[in-house]
This record gives sequence, C-alpha cells and structure tokens, in this order.
Amino acid sequence: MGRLRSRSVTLRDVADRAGVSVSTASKALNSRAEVAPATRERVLRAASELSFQPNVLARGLISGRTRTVGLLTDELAGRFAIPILLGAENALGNEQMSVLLCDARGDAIRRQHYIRTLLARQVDGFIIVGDSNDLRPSLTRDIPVPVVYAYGESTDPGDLSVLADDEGGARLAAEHLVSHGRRWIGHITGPETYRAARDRATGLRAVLAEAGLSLAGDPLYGEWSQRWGRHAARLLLAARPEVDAVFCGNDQIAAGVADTLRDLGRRIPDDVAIVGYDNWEFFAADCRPPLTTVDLNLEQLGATAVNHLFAALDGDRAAGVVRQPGRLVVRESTGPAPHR
Amino acid sequence: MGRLRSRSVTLRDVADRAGVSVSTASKALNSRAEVAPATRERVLRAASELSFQPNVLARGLISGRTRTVGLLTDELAGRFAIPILLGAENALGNEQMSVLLCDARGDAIRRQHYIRTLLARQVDGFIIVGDSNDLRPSLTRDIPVPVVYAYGESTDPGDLSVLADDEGGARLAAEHLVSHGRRWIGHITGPETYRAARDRATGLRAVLAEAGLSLAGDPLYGEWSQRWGRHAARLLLAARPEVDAVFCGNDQIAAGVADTLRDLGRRIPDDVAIVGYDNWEFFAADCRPPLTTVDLNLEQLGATAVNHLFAALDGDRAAGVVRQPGRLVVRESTGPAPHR
DNA sequence: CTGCCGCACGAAAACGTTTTCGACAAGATG
DNA sequence: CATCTTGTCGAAAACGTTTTCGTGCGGCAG
Repeated sequence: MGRLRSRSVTLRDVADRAGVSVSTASKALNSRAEVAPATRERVLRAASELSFQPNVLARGLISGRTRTVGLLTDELAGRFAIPILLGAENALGNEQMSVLLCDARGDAIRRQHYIRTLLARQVDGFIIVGDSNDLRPSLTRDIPVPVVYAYGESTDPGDLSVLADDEGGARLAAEHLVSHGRRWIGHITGPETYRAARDRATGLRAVLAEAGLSLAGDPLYGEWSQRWGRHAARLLLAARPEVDAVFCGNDQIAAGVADTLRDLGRRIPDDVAIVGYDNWEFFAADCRPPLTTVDLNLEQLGATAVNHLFAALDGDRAAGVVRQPGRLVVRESTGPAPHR
Repeated sequence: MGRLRSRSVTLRDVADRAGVSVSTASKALNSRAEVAPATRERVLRAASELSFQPNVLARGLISGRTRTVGLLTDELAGRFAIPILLGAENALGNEQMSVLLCDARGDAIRRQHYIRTLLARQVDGFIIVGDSNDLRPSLTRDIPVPVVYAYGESTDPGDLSVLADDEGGARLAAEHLVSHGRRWIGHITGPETYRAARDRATGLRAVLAEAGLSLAGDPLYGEWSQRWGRHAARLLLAARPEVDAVFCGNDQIAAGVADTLRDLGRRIPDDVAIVGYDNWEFFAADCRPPLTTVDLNLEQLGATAVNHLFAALDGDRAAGVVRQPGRLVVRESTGPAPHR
C-alpha cells in the first residue's frame, strides 16, 4: 500500500494541482465560507489524489489548535486508567483528534514535568485521571487550557470532575440481592480510607434500609486483595453464620470470599450469593463460580470526559461533578435465595 | 507554583533578556559550538529565569526532530503492553522525549489510520508492540522513519525486533525445579498456536534432557485461563500421579493448578511444586501459596527497544532479533523435593 | 603596516500552515 | 452610467523555531 514518501506532500502541492493559491486550498480544506463550491471540489479532489495529510505542527503553530489532548494519569499500571484511556481515544478518534499519554506515577515532580511537556506540545486540553481514593489537588491553575478530571475528583468545585457512581453501583448490586430474597447481607471491602469503599458501603446500606433490612455486622474494611477476602469471609461467617449473601468491594475480594466459602462447605449461590465489583474479567469470569459484579463503565466514563472537554474547547466549560452510572453484570454467583 | 501564562515565553524574550540575537540564543540552548562560554551562560540564565520552554511544534517544523516517538500497540487492554510502555517512557524521559500512544486493537484499518496520524505529527520513530503469538507483518515500508518492533516479531528479518526470551525464561524455571530435586515435571500451558507457549515448552524440554530427565507426559496445551489450569491439573494427576512439579505457561494457569492440587489434597510445595510465568502480581503474589514465577522484564524490554530506536535515529540501525532475558522470582510454591 | 585567519555573533531565509486584507469581477441598485 | 454590494480569490503577514551565510573584529605572521 503506502509507499515511502521521500518528502511529504504539502499544501502547496495540492494548491498547484488544483490550480489555486495556497490560501484558497487551506480554506477549502477547512471548509471555510469564502470559497466557491466548484473550487472546493477541485481542491478536495487534488488533496485526496495526493493523499494529502496536513502538517499538524504548522497548524498548531498558527491556530493554536493541535487537535491533541493530553491525558495525565497517576497509575497506568493499575487497571482503571486503561479503559478510561480507550474510551477517550475512541471519542477523540471520531473527531480526528489524538491523545498524548503521560503517567506521573503519583509523583508531583513528574506530574509538573509532564504538564510542562504537554503544554510545550500545545495540547488543546487536558484530561486528568486520578484514582478514586480521594479528592486530588486541582491542577487547573497551572494549566492555561481546559481541564477535565476523570475518575478522581478535583478539590476545586469550580473544576469539572467525571466520576464513577460508586454509590449507585452499590445500589444496583444490593437491589439485585434483595430482590432475590437475600436477607442477611454482609459487606467485605477495601480500606476505609478509600472513598470508593465508603461510597459503596453507603449505597448498600441505603438499599437495605429501604427494604427494611440491615447489614449483617459492620462492613469489613481491609485491603483490595484476594487474601483479605479469604480472611474476612471467615470472620464474617464466624460472627454471622446466617449470612446468605456477601457484597464485596471488588472482584479480587469476591474471589477470595468464594474460595473460603467453598472451603467451609457453603454452596454458591445456593447457600450464599456473592456480588463483586469492577467486572475485572480475569477474576470475575474465571472465578468459581463466575461472579455477578458491577461494571464501572469506564470506557463510557472516558468518552464522557472527552465530550465535556470538547464542550469546554468550544467555550462553554462546566463545573461540578458528573456521575457515570455503572451496570450490573449477572453471572452465576447469585441466584434466588434458598428456601428455609 | 506556576501561574497561568497569558502568552507563552518565546525564544525572542530569552534573547532580549540576554542581550543577544534569537539565533545566538537558539545555538546556546542547543549547545552548538559557535557560541562563547560567557554568552551561553547569559542565555541559559535568562532562559531559566523566564522558565523558557521551547515550542516543540516550531522546532519540529524546521528540524524534523520532534523528540517524540509513536508507540503503536495492538492490545493495550492486555497486560503486556503497559509495562513495555512504562519502560519505554522511562527511557525516553531520560532523553527529554515523549511518547504518542495509539492502540490499533488488532484492526488493520485502524492501524493504518494511526500510522498516518503519527506521521502527520512528525514522530521521529516508531515502536510497534505486538503480541507474542506469532510473527506480525512488517509495517516498515509504510513508515519513512525508524521502526523497532517490541514483544512481537516482524516478518521481515531486515527489521529489528526486541523480544522476550521465552525459551530462556522456561530454562530458568526448569533449572530451578531440577536443582531442587524434582524429577517428574509436568507442563500445562496455553494454546499451541502461541509461539510463547511453544518456546517455553522447548526451553523446559531442553533442560530436562540435559538433566537426563523427560517430561511427565506431553505438554498440555489449552488456554491461558485459571479454568484450564484447574481442569488440566486433574488430567495430569490422573495420568501421572507421580508428578512432583508442574511448570505452568502463565500465572493464571498456575493459580488454577494450585486450586486443583489443594482440592485433591496435595501439599504445595511439599508434594508438588508449581512455577508460573509472567509474574502477574495479582495472581502470583495473591495465590495460595504465592507463586514462584518467571518475570518477563517487560519494562526492561521497553527500554531496550527505545535504546535501539535511539541508535537508529543516530544513523546506525540494526536488524534481526534481540532477546530480552527474564528473571526468576522465587516465592513459596517451590521448595526442596519431598524425601521418598 | 598589510594581509589573513578564525572566532563570535547576527540577519535573514526557511518550514507549512492559518488568517487578514485587499483586489477584482459580476451583478444589483440608483 | 455611476455606485454599491456581494462573492471569490490571492498576496502577504504571522507563528517560533533552526540553519545558513555573511560580517566584523581581534590576533598573528610576514
């Protein structure tokens, strides 16, 4: 297919071939008003015949619009940033824009460095992907272009943050369990320092209260690991042997809980139902049994962030918090409650 | 810290403050020869006082060097591309370069699109991250700048491919088992269509042969899942009850194998030792017991790819295949063989 | 003193766009 | 016919660099 171009085809070539001036060619390609339909047609044909690709650098130099956004993340190695990135990339691709990715790895120095780097590259806007742990210091005043925060909320309420709706997601899970007749529901989750853990617990409690139920014991806060899930499940069953469902703060914990339940001879979902969180396929789908879980819709979240960024680029920048709803994925770890 | 700059500081400003011409300022900052030490000093001080950041777009427009490389991957969602990306980013950061990331998701159309996009952005070079499945069609002829293939090998032997040394990694694992006195070693791994699976089997067999041993049964090729690990472990133990070690094609399989072994009442590592592959922390470290496994050193692989790309940018481009050695990570799933 | 060489520096061109503004023609209006 | 408007186009400036080439100056040899 494409052959190696020794020197790339420039707007001048297109203009020559179409028999117009460079300025006219530029206007035609950017669909500006002051060009006759016939001329525009000629230019477009010439451009496509030469398979002209505008040099983004020159464009950015003049118009300031590089059609690039910077995506600054803090933990690429984690499993949250990637889906967000993919969703953002999709949404950007539709608009012929691209994404410049940097991973600050939680280091403030590195973060400032990348902000400078991205600004030197004249990105049109920023998307800052945080972790859901807590509010993160606003970087907006360091950045002279529009900024949208994704997944992690900015401290500055004047910024726009697009977040996962942890409370709503937990409600989905809880309603699913309650509607299946589960009555003694325990909660095993990650560190209480994590806002996501607290919000999910809140959502769960709200649904239980509405159903006239209450949580089986206090939420067991621990860490986001399978190991903690295994350990906490023993604690929970010892304290509350009657539990018929466990809502877990993430899928790893859920896998650990399932492990212990099997060790203790409880059948899943017949004796005890389990719901996880995150829909992390490797754990959720490959668990014994496969886990019912809450999908965060992170790709959608990335796309939403991009759309808000576009709006900001067009001049109307919003503020506050947007919650991106999750989605319940039902697998085999839940089912109707046992008859008693 | 940084305040919002209404208009960015340009080389002109630096030159003015240093009392020199723009050209001299440029030369001083780029450490070219024809500038007096005192002058250079003045320019550098002025630049740092104004915290000058050169506009990369203009630089790229002229010199063709944008100090950016394009990284084209096929499966960002998988777990291999990210560490490679991180390693590359590290290596690039040391040289004040940055990376433009695109995920073609295995789609040829999308791939061509991204290649055009990246070329329009004047990247200095490409790193193409494939999967380890098999050779991938060379894209070099579509790309007028240096290209290095990482993780997945190019079909064209004239290209440079930096790959994980699967055979060597398997040797590390096998030598570890053999040196601990294991004599009946089984192998459960992914699809035989995967080159990584075949190479690892080859490495294992080689070590066994050198030790005068042979594999316990044929390698069990299946899929890269925990589920397959659980299933295959039953098959293996039924056919060869005497096995005292299992080398697994990846950590998920190993976790499944561990699961089944526990179900069957075998102690790990006392009765049967297990070695995984990939050192995927979530599975390997959180397994019961934590898995001894082979780390692919993917970050190092990314860095190696970048260094070769630098070499190519400097004019001496290499060809062929570079194998990046792995590293054995010893955890609790292996230990001395049982006395019999 | 003259001529020459090398060093440090600056003027200006170049890069490929976008944008502004002026020119010109054709048609409409008086 | 004169004037104005409208629509289409091109010349030229602008963007912030890098690079090329010319200039002036000091020192040194003849």
